[in-house]
Amino acid sequence: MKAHSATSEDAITSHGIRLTPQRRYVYEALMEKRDHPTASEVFMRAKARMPSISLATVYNCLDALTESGLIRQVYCERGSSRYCPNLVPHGHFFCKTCGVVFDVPIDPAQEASWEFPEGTQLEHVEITLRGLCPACAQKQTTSLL
Amino acid sequence: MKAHSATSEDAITSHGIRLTPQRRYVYEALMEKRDHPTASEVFMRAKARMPSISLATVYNCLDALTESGLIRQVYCERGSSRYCPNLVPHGHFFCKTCGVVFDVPIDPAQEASWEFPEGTQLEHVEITLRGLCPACAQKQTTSLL
DNA sequence: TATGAGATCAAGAATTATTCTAAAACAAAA
DNA sequence: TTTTGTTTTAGAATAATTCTTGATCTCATA
Ligand SMILES: [Mn+2]
Ligand SMILES: [Mn+2]
Ligand SMILES: [Zn+2]
Ligand SMILES: [Zn+2]
Repeated sequence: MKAHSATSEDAITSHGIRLTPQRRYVYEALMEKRDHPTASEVFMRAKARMPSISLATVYNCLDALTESGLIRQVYCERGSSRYCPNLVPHGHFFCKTCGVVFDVPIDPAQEASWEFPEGTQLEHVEITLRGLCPACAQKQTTSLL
Repeated sequence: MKAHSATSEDAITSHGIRLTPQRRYVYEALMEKRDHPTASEVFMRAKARMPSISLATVYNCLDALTESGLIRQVYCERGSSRYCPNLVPHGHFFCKTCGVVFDVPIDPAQEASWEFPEGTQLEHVEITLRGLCPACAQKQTTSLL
């Protein structure tokens, strides 16, 4: 039985960083649910498969994967940052009540022309929507009765 | 000589929070340069005018002003959050090298229709552009020669 | 004007996510 | 196989923020 999918190995090596078991487990912890876990959530998932892995290593691996462009780091709020394995350009909805984060498709036309000073080098546009997720919006409406 | 502009007093009281000297100094510290200072930068500016003010109070005031909608809190990166007194809808450019933050006008059409699950309650769209500011882009190009 | 309730302030302790440090394990190159 | 550089690990250190608690202030009302 194979412990790792060939695709995650390929993904890592093809992004120019050395393949290590820890990086594989960390990457797979992100792929396995495709949500937006914090570093310590990733740590718990990876630990389930590799009990010896350390939190420091999870941070190192997340950094390496982010640097190499294989995953994205997302700052939705103060406190912990989150990680996203979805490489297709997209925005994030963040629920200010329960903290859930989910992907939001962005209209390609959205990548409009921005006006800023001559000489600025734009690398990346980040769109964050804030509000209440359906579950929290529901609860709030109900409690107002 | 008046210590405070009437407009900042009006702004605070009209936003439904109690006017206190500390809140006025904090608000004016933000208005005075219209950049995007961190809490401790605000603390230093406010302290210059009111030496007795404490950092905890600066945090309290920034919270109160943010809650009341008079200023905006901006998360551009891990580490300190920044504050912005510009209430006109706009995005932020963040230089990943020097950390400078500046306002970027957004096309009203940008406030497009977003697709997300039924029942979601959108409150606010946040747009962050990342890259190199003109000064840092210049330096980088030069050093590559 | 006196007084009581609640809001705000201040100092310092506590928290939390992250980053750093240094040593051991590992991997690839010579 | 030695050398060299990279990665992992545990634990210490850091930095921004939040919490706690008592003092102070403000406002409404007696
Ligand atoms: Mn995502
Ligand atoms: Mn701004
Ligand atoms: Zn929610
Ligand atoms: Zn810069």
